[in-house]
Amino acid sequence: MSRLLKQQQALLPAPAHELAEQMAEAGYKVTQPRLAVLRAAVALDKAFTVHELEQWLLERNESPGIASIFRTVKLLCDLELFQRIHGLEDCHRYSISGGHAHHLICVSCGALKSFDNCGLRDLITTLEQQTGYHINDHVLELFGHCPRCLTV
Amino acid sequence: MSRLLKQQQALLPAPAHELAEQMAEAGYKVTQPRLAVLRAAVALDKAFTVHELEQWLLERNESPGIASIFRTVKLLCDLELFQRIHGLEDCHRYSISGGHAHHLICVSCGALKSFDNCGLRDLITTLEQQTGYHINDHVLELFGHCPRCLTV
DNA sequence: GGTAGTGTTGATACAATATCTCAATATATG
DNA sequence: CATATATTGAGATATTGTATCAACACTACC
Ligand SMILES: [Zn+2]
Ligand SMILES: [Zn+2]
Ligand SMILES: [Zn+2]
Ligand SMILES: [Zn+2]
Repeated sequence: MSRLLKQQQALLPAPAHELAEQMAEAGYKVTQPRLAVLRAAVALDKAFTVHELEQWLLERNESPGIASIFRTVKLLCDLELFQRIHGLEDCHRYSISGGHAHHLICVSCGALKSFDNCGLRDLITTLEQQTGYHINDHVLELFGHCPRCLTV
Repeated sequence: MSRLLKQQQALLPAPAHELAEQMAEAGYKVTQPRLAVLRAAVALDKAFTVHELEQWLLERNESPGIASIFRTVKLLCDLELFQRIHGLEDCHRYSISGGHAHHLICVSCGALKSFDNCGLRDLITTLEQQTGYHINDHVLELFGHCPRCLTV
């Protein structure tokens, strides 16, 4: 990693720093376009679209090419550092949250809470017995309004 | 409705017939393009993409314009006769299932079982208390392998 | 039966999201 | 620093749709 990037990285808020480290550990280079995407994702602090990432970066004149933004988001999803969220209307949002997390998403402002324990084991067992299917994955996302949007 | 369409409709398998009736009750005309989409959806008997609908229809030389296929699928989703299914990778599948159904989908062949009772009420109540969010919608889809694909 | 009014269609243009190609560039390593 | 490799960015392409609009098809009324 170049000296420049080391300096920049030291200034990052902890989450982006950690994400960058995990990219490096996985054998990927921590480049400026990738760092920029991490910074944007951390700063947005919600369930974001690629377009929102791009806008955040454009406003700060540090936007990589759109292809690199998409590539970075995809890479981070593959590394399970980002997660793709299937929404009600658009199904093109992403969040910083690894592995098997579910989300509670404000449909008004995009604010997001993650949780792990979805308590679907009983349902899944019952359905497997009833249908003969083997279930090995699921999507669960909840939508509503966050406390702040409720008071406005 | 013309005599021709009445005759055709009488030959349809029951589900397409019922769907057509519900379209008519909602004030929409039961036209040949729309009937073709219904027939394709019933025949496919799984979670289908618009492309799969089009292929099925093209193979039988009765495909309406692609715009009409999309329009019909959208209309049927709005009428809650079809449902859009958010998949793991692609989120562009549809099924014949109204209202608040969830699905158990074979990732190998697309075979699909629907169910209503998702038993999320307790989880939702707990999360609302913990977070202050008001939850008013959710997406839940299960993925795995159907009995047939398990034996192959 | 003709005519006006409305809903529907299909071809095409357009849009949004995302991937592919490939020459140019940046990065990590020795 | 030199080298090998990974990555980037511009633009073409793909996929999944939606918007436009003239032509068409029912419907109701005359
Ligand atoms: Zn989706
Ligand atoms: Zn909110
Ligand atoms: Zn199967
Ligand atoms: Zn449910």
